[in-house]
Amino acid sequence: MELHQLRYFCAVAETGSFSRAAEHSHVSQPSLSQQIMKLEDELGARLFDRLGRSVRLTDLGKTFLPRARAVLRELEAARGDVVERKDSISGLITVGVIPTVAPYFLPSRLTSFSRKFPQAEITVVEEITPVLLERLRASTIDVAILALPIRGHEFETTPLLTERLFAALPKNHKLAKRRSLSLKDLRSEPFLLLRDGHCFRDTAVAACDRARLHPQVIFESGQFSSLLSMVGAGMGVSIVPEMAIEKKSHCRYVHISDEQATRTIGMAVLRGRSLTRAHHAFLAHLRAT
Amino acid sequence: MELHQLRYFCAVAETGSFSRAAEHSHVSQPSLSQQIMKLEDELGARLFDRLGRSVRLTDLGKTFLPRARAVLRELEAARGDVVERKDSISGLITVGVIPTVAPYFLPSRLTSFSRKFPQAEITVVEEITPVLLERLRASTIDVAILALPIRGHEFETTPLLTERLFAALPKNHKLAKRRSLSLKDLRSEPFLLLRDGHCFRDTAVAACDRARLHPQVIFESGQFSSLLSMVGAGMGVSIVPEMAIEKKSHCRYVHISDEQATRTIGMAVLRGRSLTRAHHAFLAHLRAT
DNA sequence: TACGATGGATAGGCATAGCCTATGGAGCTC
DNA sequence: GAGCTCCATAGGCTATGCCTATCCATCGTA
Repeated sequence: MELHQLRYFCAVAETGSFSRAAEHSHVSQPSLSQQIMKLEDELGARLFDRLGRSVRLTDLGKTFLPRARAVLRELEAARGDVVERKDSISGLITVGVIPTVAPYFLPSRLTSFSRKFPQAEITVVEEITPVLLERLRASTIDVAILALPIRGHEFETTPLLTERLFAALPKNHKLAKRRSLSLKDLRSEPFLLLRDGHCFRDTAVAACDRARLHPQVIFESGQFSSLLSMVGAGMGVSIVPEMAIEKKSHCRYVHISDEQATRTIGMAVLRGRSLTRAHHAFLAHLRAT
Repeated sequence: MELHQLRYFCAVAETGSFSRAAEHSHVSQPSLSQQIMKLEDELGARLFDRLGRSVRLTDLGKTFLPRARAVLRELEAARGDVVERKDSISGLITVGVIPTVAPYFLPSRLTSFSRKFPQAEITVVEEITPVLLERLRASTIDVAILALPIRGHEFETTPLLTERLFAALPKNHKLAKRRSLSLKDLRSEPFLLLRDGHCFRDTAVAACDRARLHPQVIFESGQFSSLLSMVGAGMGVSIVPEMAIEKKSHCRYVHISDEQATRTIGMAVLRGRSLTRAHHAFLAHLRAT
């Protein structure tokens, strides 16, 4: 049983004639006859009565007609569904983001994207980098926003922005008035850093390593705002990326002038995954803003 | 878009692998790959992500999967419907019958058939012969029960029974005690006959013609029972087939011994029409009883 | 790091199947 | 009965789906 046989069958049922059905189907009449006969053979029953002049559905043909039409209708629905979806900017986009970026970077971009493409629905997942990478592999998120670089050639990454790092100091700290400082200047300070697992902790520690500084960590937290409150209370100093600076806190922020004291935010997708137009639109939107 | 492509697609979606899907579908892996690619080309979109080791549905593939399954499900429903119906003694049988046969011949046969094949539904249409023939041509009835012979080689006829003709006489008629009579004996009698259009009128008149008798018709009706009541009342004589004899009436029935004074009941179907098993069962039942 | 195993893509050959034209035969019309 | 219509049959062609062999990338393992 093949689709063209069903089409021919419906055409004959509609036109009441093999010849007209053939014309209608853009095939020769013998070809159509042959396919109808083949269909009848396979079903083991006649679908049409050939009555000299005219052709008429048998009782069995009458019951088969709506079923054949149902098959073809489903087929067209399937095709239509695909061609409609593949070109529309719609559907679900699941984006993963690390906690040290999420609150600062995403909100404005999400709202502008949703305004632009109201058909697209976005879900955000906040996780640390290794979790995001695992979820990219499993395709439970479509794109991850995190700090570059990352390990693993199965991902395709695009840098979005590079930001400077700042020292967060208590208001009355001796270095608080400086325009910039070097990490070495913080040698004797107690440090407040993010908890292990957060990649920005590694970024900060790596920067200290390069400055041959081995910070004495007296407090750890999962979010910058906790660190900054403690810094404001005079407990010690911290290192934050530019986007984490809170104007209204009791801290002072001084640019760290060390070479490579930066953080690069980028996005990553699983290499080889095919993305919908909505996905591409979202990636383009991130690149542009 | 072809059915085997949809089957392959579903197989890959279910097994998560081209190779296993190919094995499962009893084709080689390259053949299956080729057909999937062809399907994707036609739809203009990827249905699977080939991620080195594993294969996974794209978002679009996920939406396409239930649609593809729906097509195949409809197809199997269509096939199942046909194979189920073609072999079962069920469905609607519409039988046409002439009025001078209907009440005498059909009832017992219909009940016995229905008892034998309760799945089959029978509708009876009572019409005069030319109407029945026209309805056979139009396939609004499946089989006709009528008096043979009929004109027209587009019908296939089968005789069922031949019955004798009887003269219906008033109880006190001078011929009423005879074992048999000849039509010529009725030369001077007033006749009561069926209305024009009823084929038995033609049968009776033809018999009279052969006996060189030109009956004076004083009453016409559409049914035998009316005629017989009038005969019982002494208005005249009539000719009836054996099956129309009413024991309880005030008539006497005397066998007409003329050559060819008979009526043959038979059935007719449209030549070339394909009949269901239910139809064949009904025809066989009529032949057998 | 190198190797074999696994899994999908590619290449090329083959056979089937669907299509074509030409023709036959039955039924209807004039 | 001649011509027309319409479906079936016959025979040849080509496309397409299938095959085997092979390639290439990835993954697990020594």
